[in-house]
Parts: sequence; C-alpha cells; structure tokens
Amino acid sequence: MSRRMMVAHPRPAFRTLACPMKTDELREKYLEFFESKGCVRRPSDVLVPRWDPSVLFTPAGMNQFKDHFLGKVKLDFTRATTCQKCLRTGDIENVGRTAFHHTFFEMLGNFSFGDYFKREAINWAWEFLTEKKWLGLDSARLWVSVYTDDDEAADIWAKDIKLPPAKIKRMGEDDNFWPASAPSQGPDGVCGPCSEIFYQVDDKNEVEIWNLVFTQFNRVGAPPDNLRPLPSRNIDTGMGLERTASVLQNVPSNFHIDILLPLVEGAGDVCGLKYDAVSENGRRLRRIADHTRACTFAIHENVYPGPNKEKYVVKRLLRRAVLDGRQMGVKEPFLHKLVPLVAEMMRKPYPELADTVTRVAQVIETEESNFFGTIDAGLDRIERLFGQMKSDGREMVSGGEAAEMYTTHGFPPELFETIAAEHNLGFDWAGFDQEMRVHGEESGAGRRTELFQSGPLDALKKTMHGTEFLGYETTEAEARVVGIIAQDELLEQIDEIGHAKPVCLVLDQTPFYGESGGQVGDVGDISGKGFRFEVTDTRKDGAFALHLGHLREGRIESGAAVTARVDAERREGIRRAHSATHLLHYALQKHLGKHAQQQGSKVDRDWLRFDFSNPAAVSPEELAAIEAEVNGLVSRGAEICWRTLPLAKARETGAMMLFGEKYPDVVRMVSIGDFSKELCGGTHLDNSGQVGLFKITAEESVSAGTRRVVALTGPAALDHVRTQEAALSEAAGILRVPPGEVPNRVAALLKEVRDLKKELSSAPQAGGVTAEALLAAAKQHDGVNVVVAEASGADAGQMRQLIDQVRRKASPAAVLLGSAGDGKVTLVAGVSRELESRGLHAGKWIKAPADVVGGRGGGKPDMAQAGGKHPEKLAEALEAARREIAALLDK
RNA sequence: GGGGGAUUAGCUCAGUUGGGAGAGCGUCUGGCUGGCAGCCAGAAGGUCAGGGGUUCAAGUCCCCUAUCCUCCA
Repeated sequence: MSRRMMVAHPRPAFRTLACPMKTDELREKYLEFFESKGCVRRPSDVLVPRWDPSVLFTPAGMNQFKDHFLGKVKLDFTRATTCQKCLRTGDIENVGRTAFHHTFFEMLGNFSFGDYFKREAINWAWEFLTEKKWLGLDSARLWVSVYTDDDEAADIWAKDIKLPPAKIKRMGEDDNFWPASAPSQGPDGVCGPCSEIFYQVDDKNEVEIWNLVFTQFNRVGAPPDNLRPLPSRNIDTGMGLERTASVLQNVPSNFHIDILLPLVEGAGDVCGLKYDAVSENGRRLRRIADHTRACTFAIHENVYPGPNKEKYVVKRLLRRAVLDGRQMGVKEPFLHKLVPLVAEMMRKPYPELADTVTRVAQVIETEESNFFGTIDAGLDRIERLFGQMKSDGREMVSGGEAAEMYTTHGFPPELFETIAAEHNLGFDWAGFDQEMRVHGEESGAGRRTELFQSGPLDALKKTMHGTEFLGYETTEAEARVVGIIAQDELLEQIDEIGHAKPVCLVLDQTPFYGESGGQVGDVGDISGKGFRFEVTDTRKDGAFALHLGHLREGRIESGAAVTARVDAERREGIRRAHSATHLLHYALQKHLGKHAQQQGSKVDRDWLRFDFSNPAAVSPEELAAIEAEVNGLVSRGAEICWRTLPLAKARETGAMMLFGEKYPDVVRMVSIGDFSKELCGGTHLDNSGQVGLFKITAEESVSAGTRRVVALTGPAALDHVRTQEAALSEAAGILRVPPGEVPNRVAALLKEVRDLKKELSSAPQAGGVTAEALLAAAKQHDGVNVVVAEASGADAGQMRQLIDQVRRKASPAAVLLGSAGDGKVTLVAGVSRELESRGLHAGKWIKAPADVVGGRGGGKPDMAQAGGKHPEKLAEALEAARREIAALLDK
C-alpha cells in the first residue's frame, strides 16, 4: 500500500451522484461478475482462523486458499471469488487519521489455482471497473502500476486495454511484488509480481483500489537467478470494498460510505457529540467506529478480550476506543451501545451478527467497566505521585513513571499526559517511548511461524481427500495403511520396535475418532499379518486421522491390510459423556437463559468439562436444578439420532451452532428426543437413558463472563457418589453421630475450640505469672519501678501483655521478662514511654541479657524482643539485665 | 511465550532499617437524632494466598506454587 494516498483530514462528505451505488450492491455485483467468469462463489472465511497458526486474524482474501495455492489439497474447483472479512493491526496508528486505514475491512477477491492467468485477470478487472453494466467508472481516471520488469503485464495493459504509456507506471519490488521485496530479501517460496489499479480522485488524491497478484515464481535463496518459474501459476487479487465504495459514492473517506458513516455518527451520539469530520473528535469517532466494528466481529467469533494473542488484540482495540471516549469526556461504558448498529450496517452480508448482539454487547460492556476501573485505580496512584512530585519540586512526569503506570497498571499514557497537563506538569514522551522499547525487547520478539508450512502429509493430501471415518457405526474395521510417519517424514515401512517418539499411521478408513470438537481421540490397536501397533491417541490433520502410538511386534509396510480395533469400553464412556454434554447444554440454557452458550468443551471417558458464557457464578440451587434436569432427561430415555444435511438447512432447524466456528457445507446434526439439536461430529449414545447417572462435581470461573462445569457420567458418577458417601459416614463414625448430624456437630465443635482458645489467651496469667505478682516484686530505682523476672511457660505475646499491664499500673516502669523452653530462650523488654526521654531504650537494654544466652535482639525504644539458644543460662541473663538497667538509669 | 505488579477483616486498602496486625466503609449492641452516606460510644470479625528457607524474631527478606491484574510478542 503506498503512502501517497494518505490525506491528513478527510474533507466533509459531499454527494454529487444522484444515486450512488450502495456498498451492499457493490459487494454483490463483484461476486456476480466473477461467477459469470466461472469462479465458484465461496463464503467469507472466519475472521479468526483457528486452523492457521501463522496468523491471529484473517489478513487477506487468499488466506483460506493457502493450501489450494500450494497444491496441498485435491481441488474441487480452480477458480473462486469471495468477499472476505479481514483484520489487520499493522497500521493501527493511522486508523481515523487517514481516509483509508481500517483494522477491520472487507476484501473482494478472485482467485485462480493453476487456471486463468494475467490476461484474464487484467481484462476482467478492467471490464468490471469500467463497463456501464458493472461499476461504470470513468476510465480516464484510472491508471495502473506494474512490476519493473513485468513486460507481460505491461503489454496486456497497453495492447488489450489500450492504456497510454503514461498511465502504466513501473515500480520496484517494494511496491509491486508479493511478498514485498521478496526477490532480494525473501522469504523463499511462492511469490510473484503484482499490478495495482488506481483511481485518480482529483489533482492531489488517488486511491489504490485493486491489487492483482501473479504468483508465478518459486524463490530459492539469494539473487541472482533465484526466481524459478512455477509449473502451475496462480492469480490472487484483492479489491478493497470500502475504498471502492468511497470512489463510487464520491466521498473523500472510507468512513463516509453508506455502511460506515451512520456508525461514525452513532459513535457521536453515544458520546454526546456531533460528528465533525475535520476536528480532533472526528478522528476519535472514526477510530471508535472502526474498532467497535472489528471487536464486534471478533467477539462474535468467541474471541473475548484477554491477556494474549488474538484476545489481547481485541482487548487493546476496545481499550483504545474507550480511551478516545473518555478523552472526549465520557465517563461511563458507551461502546457496547454501538453493537446493534454494527449488526444493522453489516446485516446484508453477515446476518448471523444479529444472533449475538446481546452477548457481544455484554462482553464489551464488561471490558469497558474493567477498563474504567483500571483508570480509577490509576488515578489514585497518580494523585499520590503528583503529591510526591510537588514536594520534590519536580515538574515533569518521567518516562519511567509513565511506562510503569502503563506496563504494570495498564494506565494509558495519553490520559496520563492529559491529567498531568491539568496539574500544570509536563510529560516526557521521548523517555516513555524509550522505556517501552526496552520493555518490548525484554518481552522478546516471538518467533513467527512460517507462512507456508509443509509437512509429511502434503504428498498424501494431493491424492486423497482424507480418511473415511467408520466410527459412528463400529469400533472395529478392516483397512489399509496409506501412510507411515515417523520423525516428520513419510516412510514406506517401519520395523523399529518401541520407537522413542510416537509413530503415526494413516489408514484409508478407520473406526478411530481423532480428537476434535472437544472429544478426546480413541485408543486401541491396529494389527495385521505379523505385526501389532498400539494406538495411544488419535488426532486429526484436516480430513486425515492420525493414529499415534508404538509398534509392538513385527514390521509395517505401506499398503498393508490391517484390522483396526478401538478400545470399545473406553469409547462407551466417551459416548456417555458426550451425549450428557448435549443434555447439559440444553439444561443450562433452559435454567440460566439463552446466553449460556458453549465456549469450550472437553469430553473424556465418563468425564466432561463444559465452559459457557454466564455473567456470574451459578448458585448451588441453580446447579442442583440443572443436574436434576439432566437426570430427568436421562430417565426419559429419549432417542438419539443424527443425520447430515446442508449447513443452511441445519441453521433453519434452529440447531445449536457455535458462532465463528468454521463449518463445512454439509454438516452432521445430532438430535436428542425433540429438545436438543446440535451440529456435532462426535460419537453419541443411541438413547439418553444410557447415560445412567449424571453428577456435577464442580462449578468454577474460567475468565470474566465464562463459567465452567465439570461432571461425571455412568460408573464414574456412581463411584464419585459412593466415595463422598463413604467419607461422610467415616466422619459420622468418628463423631459418633448419624450422618445427618455431622454439620451440626462440626459447627458445635468449632465453636467450642474457638471459645477455649479465647479463654486461654485472655487468661490473666501466663505460665503462672501475673502482673500483680510482678509488681509486688518490683524494685524502686531512682523513682522507676524495675521488674526483671522469669515468666516460665509464657510466649513472647503473653510476656508483652504482662509488660503492658505492669507499665499501665506502675508507670514509670522498666520491665524485662524471660522464658526458657525447648532449647531456646525468649526475652522481652519494655519501658514506659516517658523514660525514653531519659535515654532509656528497650532495644539497647535487651542486648546485654541476649548476649548471655547466645542470641541477639532489638526493637523499638519502648518494646524490644530477643532470643537465645542457651536456656540454662536464663538466670544468669536476668542478672545481667538487672545490672544493665541499673547502669542505664544511673547514667 | 516473556516482563512488571498484586494477594492483609465481609468490602476498599494502609502497614516505613524485620521487632506489639491497622484505617475507612460494612455488620452487631447501646444511646442520641426528623432528612441528603445521620451522630456518639462500644463490640465482633484475621491461617497477613499456600509451602519452604534465612533470622533470636518474618505481613515485611529469599526461593517455589497457586490465583488475579497489566504490558509486550
């Protein structure tokens, strides 16, 4: 993206076209046009591609086709077109400042996988842009760029399109190559030149609206001669939806198109301001609109604000937008009010947003409140800091202080600066930036995973669609070995018994369930002529089931016929837990409300963990009701069945589906009785009665707004109940009461213990020594009551109390007590406060006796404490104390 | 994944070179009082997150664990 297109401030909107094309219309026309060219229209991929570890968010239209481009999958089609929702944070600083930067945006694309190439891509782009039937843009305002030595593309623009040479600019690899600067700087791999199409708005402003990427090379190493032609050349184009809409609608900023302007103005409404495009607040409102849109989509896909990865991005976007509001004077959560408007603006292409408006708004509101809380806590801290600065005579908040407030307490520097200015104090931005750089380095630059990974399965993926799953009907089946993978390599055979690392077998078909949808993978064994392989876990890679385990006997060759046997008893437990999970999901929604949607789930052998959204802890009463509900459904013996159907049909039936989850075109729907319908690939019971018993064992928090329930089924549930029962009856036995009386008895015992403790500590004497007795033994010395005595059996606390009593009753007094026991000596000394002025110091006094017993000590002037290791010398120590106090008083 | 911070009464938090566990709010009791956080007096309430170590002595210093907050990747 070139920087020339940036404008400091968008001009106010003006409309000259009588009936400019709506954004929704543009999106539809684009897809329609490329369908007419033979492209298959595919839905937008999810915004958060959990299957792709190399990115946090979908950054471009081609992302969902990575494997297609690399020939890693068997192709069902060779031409495609999409409108893809994307999120990028690379240029986040520019959002709101320029006319064309977003975090969230949509990209219109057409793609060719070894099918059409430059000529078609260029001709069709031009046709779509200029033909009256499509966009009908004035061709005089269009010009293009091509890669410096891409004569082929330049030729097509010149000869086919008949663009004059002045309108074909040649640019270098930093502008017109993908990835940028790839020839000289890498990375190695698939790459190619590109050609950009610009629209000239006026004398000064231009907009890049379309980028055509021609992936035709494989880069190998450093130049020269490092670009090798690819046998199969691809097309990857991206047209910015918002940019093109701004051109069509003749508005100077993306933020003023029909699907964004209402949102910007709405942001003004919830902040109590009128939108003014050229003001500072205008910039803030645009940023709020953008970030809210981005977060609404991300949260819709169940990415909640959190401490790392994509969750952190959402959190940062939200807080930035809230800060903008706060800087404009808003002191209460407001962002969440914009969610319905986002859903409304995006209703045409993404109707599903409407289903989650309430939940998304609630998540945002919670985060807003948290952030306001963070700010309030920070304000207290800043108040103290300012006080300190005033007394130190400092007038500038240092970078270190600002950075600490930000990195440790989350207090935004922009707000810090504002508040400092209100107190007539400066703010050291340069120092702050420096500190943040250091912090960033300390946090370490995380290794980035390679964009295009290759694996041992790639060869298989080119020839097979995947492993056929037979596990719904059976736990045992005949199959053929199609792949053996050990140490990341595809092998023809393996005969090493007891490989240290697990080996992976791929079969053409299998009864083994690979871990997915929360259900754990199956275990069991795979055997054939002369060998046995123990399966310890089953996972999935795309449509392939990977049987992980160890060879126990013989030798396996690729192509061998095998019998695959799942541990059927374990599978039974998993089935019970999985069906019970669906029952629980239903019961939670019935008792807590529709918002109690699944957030995550783990299904193991007669054990399940279920996370769901709920604002607060589930009360014990509600929990009991939910458990009873599930057991009621179990005893009803409802039939469980499943069928496959098109995704759209499934949605119509109202089946439970997870928002933002990537579902295939044909889905499997599991129904229990007439109440539960969920899209699910897991293995289930035939009848709900087979669950046996359902027992909730825990309810806890996972993160803000999400609760977790852990439960057991079948034999495990029964075991759990029995264990609890046994513990209770054992306790009852010890207490010699019936089990029902245990709580009362324990409460009574606790009270008794507490009362006895209190009685003991408030006893007027400790170790047989009383304050009165000590007073009686007091010796007058120079008008001071001096008491030095042994208080055997008293601990330090009790001796302190005794000293206090003596001091109160016979001030002025100097008291030192000692007690011996268990190999050590404890000494405590105290003097009346008025004696401090005579130079008396308990801490100094106590040193003399402490020396005698081989210890040290110290304390405050009026009370000190010491200890030693020679109990037998206590008497000697006390004598030393008497001498010392006499000396001190005589001074 | 890394850095910083927190964890003390029901809640919000103080707690200085290691040496008597505190405040405000809330609760309870008694008294006073026409109001908007009523006022006065008194009381109850603590495994200072858990575990280990250093020390005569640890809320305080060191190590480990857990949970939470926060920034960065």
